[in-house]
Amino acid sequence: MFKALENKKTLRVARDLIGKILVRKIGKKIIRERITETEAYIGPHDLACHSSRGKTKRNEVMYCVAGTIYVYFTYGMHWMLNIVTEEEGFPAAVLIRGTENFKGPARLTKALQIDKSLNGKKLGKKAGLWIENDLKIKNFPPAGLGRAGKLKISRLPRVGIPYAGDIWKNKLYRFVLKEK
DNA sequence: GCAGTGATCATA
DNA sequence: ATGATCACTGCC
Repeated sequence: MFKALENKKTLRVARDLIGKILVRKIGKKIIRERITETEAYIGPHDLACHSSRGKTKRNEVMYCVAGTIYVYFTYGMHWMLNIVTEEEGFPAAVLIRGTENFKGPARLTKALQIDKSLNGKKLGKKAGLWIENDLKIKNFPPAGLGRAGKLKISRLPRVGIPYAGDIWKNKLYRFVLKEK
């Protein structure tokens, strides 16, 4: 089912993840990072999405239930962190591109020690990776970032997909928390 | 601007 | 089996 409504779900998730807290537990250490940048990759006809050429060993996790962690390796050295979205069987995910302290998807995964061992697991305490709401954080959002619960978010084209064709490379599927 | 770096995928 | 590619980063 490739309905526009379903596409909206991934876009909604990508947008809603902005400002949320990505939590990583490594042993006894817990790292909390506010998500500042995401991108949506939606379905079999999105030419920028790994699923645009069908299911493969690498992208099979994208077809899992929403909340599954999709981590893949690229450029011989970098891990990319994604959260699977949509109904089971529909390949889509949100790439976490950056947080307040770690800008760039590969820097983020390096800092949080995210690699293939998380691929296919579900977000949660058990995986050592989960999302928390910002509500428990005081003084948020900071001055200039909008009212509580209403962040200023930019929508931009996605990064690093020149091969995706005019239609898909220009989609505003990238969400960035506006800085003051 | 472009080199590094190696798994993955398409082609055969 | 082989070659091109790659949702990037860091250094020139």
